[in-house]
Amino acid sequence: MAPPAAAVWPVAPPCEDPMHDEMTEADEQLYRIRHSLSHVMAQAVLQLRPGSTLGFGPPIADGFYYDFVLTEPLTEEDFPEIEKRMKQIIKEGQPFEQEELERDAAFARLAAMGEPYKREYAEELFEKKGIAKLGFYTNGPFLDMCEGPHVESTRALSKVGFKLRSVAGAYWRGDSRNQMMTRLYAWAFETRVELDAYVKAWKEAQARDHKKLGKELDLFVIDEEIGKGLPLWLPNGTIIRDELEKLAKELEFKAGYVRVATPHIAKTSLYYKTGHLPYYASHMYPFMELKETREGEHGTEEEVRETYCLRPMNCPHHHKVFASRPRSYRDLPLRLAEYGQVYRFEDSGALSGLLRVRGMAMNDAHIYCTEEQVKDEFLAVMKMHQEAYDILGLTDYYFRFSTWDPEDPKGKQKYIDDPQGWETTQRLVHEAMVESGAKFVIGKGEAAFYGPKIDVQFKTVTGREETASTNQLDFGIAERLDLEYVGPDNKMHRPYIIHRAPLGTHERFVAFLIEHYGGAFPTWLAPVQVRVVTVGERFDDYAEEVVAQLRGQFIRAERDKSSDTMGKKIRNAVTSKIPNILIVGEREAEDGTVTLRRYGREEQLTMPLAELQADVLRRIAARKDD
RNA sequence: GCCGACAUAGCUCAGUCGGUAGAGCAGCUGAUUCGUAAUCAGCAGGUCCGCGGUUCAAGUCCGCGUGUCGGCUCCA
Repeated sequence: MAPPAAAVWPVAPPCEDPMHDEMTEADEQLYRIRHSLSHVMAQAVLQLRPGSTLGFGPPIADGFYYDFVLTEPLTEEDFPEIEKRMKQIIKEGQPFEQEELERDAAFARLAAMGEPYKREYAEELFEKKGIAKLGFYTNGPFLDMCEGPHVESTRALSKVGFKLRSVAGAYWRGDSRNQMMTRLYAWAFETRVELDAYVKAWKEAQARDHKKLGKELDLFVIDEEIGKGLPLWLPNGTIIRDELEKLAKELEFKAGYVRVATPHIAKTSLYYKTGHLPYYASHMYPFMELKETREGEHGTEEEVRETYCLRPMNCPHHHKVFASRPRSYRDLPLRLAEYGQVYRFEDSGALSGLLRVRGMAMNDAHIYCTEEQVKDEFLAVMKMHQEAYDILGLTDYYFRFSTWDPEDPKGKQKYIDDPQGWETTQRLVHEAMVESGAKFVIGKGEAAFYGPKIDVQFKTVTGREETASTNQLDFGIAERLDLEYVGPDNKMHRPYIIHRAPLGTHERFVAFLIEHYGGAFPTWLAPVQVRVVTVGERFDDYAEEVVAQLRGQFIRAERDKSSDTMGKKIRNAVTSKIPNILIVGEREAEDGTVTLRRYGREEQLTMPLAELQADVLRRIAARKDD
């Protein structure tokens, strides 16, 4: 058995929350407050729903939650009552008292408490983790098995700001085979002022939600009759896709990639061969069975069957391109790129706008190379990431080195069973990452089934973390598909394969970009780059000339043809977040000029049309509005 | 998939105690041609998500579906 990944490749210890700095003393205090509030909430809930049992109730990034198996359901309508009771408990000034009990005493206590889930966890702590004593905290009538720490008394919570946020379902220990519990989430901060500020910012962030903006800006729709998780890209959204694709193609061309185009479906037999099946079957659409009837020799009918699937990944298709003719080491690295459409059968409950869909276009490429080339190729991929993210102005993300977990109980179903392969590839990726200088955290057990990954993690405006991009090092597939090249020694060798998708999928990436820009795209990405607004209809002809001139230079310009007043037209252009508004009236028509009013800016400039055109073209070419 | 909430005009939403649906915006028509974030008037727009049930009567109550959203990671 190979040793655990983390033990073999030590890295600088990552901080607990990669988006934030390490815990300070103030954080420690906040942690106590939130932890204590969760007990106060649980006490209030038990008053309201006697006989309910408890799960976990930890502090989280912006507050805390507590899980319950409730005797009667709770809804948001019960929040005011729960909050009222919590305030009462705080007012009572119940002291928090800690006790540490050894095994037998602890189980006796737990039996008296009648908390089956606490007991289950206690068993695990004693049996598997081998702890000696178990902590219990009492405040007023409420007793909980808990590590702490807490504030001295609920009175210490009298000035804090808290507010129940939502009620949600959650499986005990996050495992879908377990009991479904009811989770109450709450926000909590040291002061009410901080809470109010946070809630206000949270509400403002909702305005940037890609689902909301996607509708307002006509970027995409998801139509029930097409199918859930299968977005339709509207003309405006398609422009953003096309621009991203153009960017990807340019970066890839410069980096020596070549493009291929492959079908969306394939025979399932190929996927068995690659090993994707059965690992991936539960995330694939049901297969298509082709049944052909043929006349047999003696008039009998034979059935010839072929089974096809919608591809959940592009890899096997690209591998077949690699295999289409003999390859020499002189051909390597071979970098095959495609914005490939794939289909994944995600759980219906996991679907969310463009962030989690069932049909998606991946910024995919596979790099076939020798072991000696792996590190440099991986570094070049990381550099491409950086370049793309710099252009897009994305900064709020972190890298996750997603590794194999040899101790995962579902290991054999989850990962290719080849410890040696894992060890080698993880070492190579680790070396490349250290050399790249990029900071990263380790995500044990987050690897793809066929190899370790570097994932790029983002947060959405609603605070959910998602993987935006991924780079993976594949071992084993070359063997399975018998991919090989002739080396300088005139012998056959297996290539290493890097899977990479710096721009992820259009669906998720555009979702991030919508939220990142708040829908106000820079000129190069904007569906409408220039909107021409006339002062009055006398200037329509000149406005048409302006539009024709700009469109002749492939600038996405259009004229507001409505009979609205100028003020209304400007308002419409601004609410549509169009980056460049051109005002034309008598002065402009006479001088051959336009007046530029840019999104989010006060100052305006009147300039010759040629100058405006050059300015817009420059900003488009630079992919940056300065 | 599971737990919960929600589903009314293109959009955002109102609709009381069960009595056959309203507003604003968008759209269309007409008038207005205006110099920097909403000109005025009129018109039109509905399978109240779907199916079933209760009822003299259902947008409203009940059941079943469908869809959307929040969660199911941050481990006493």
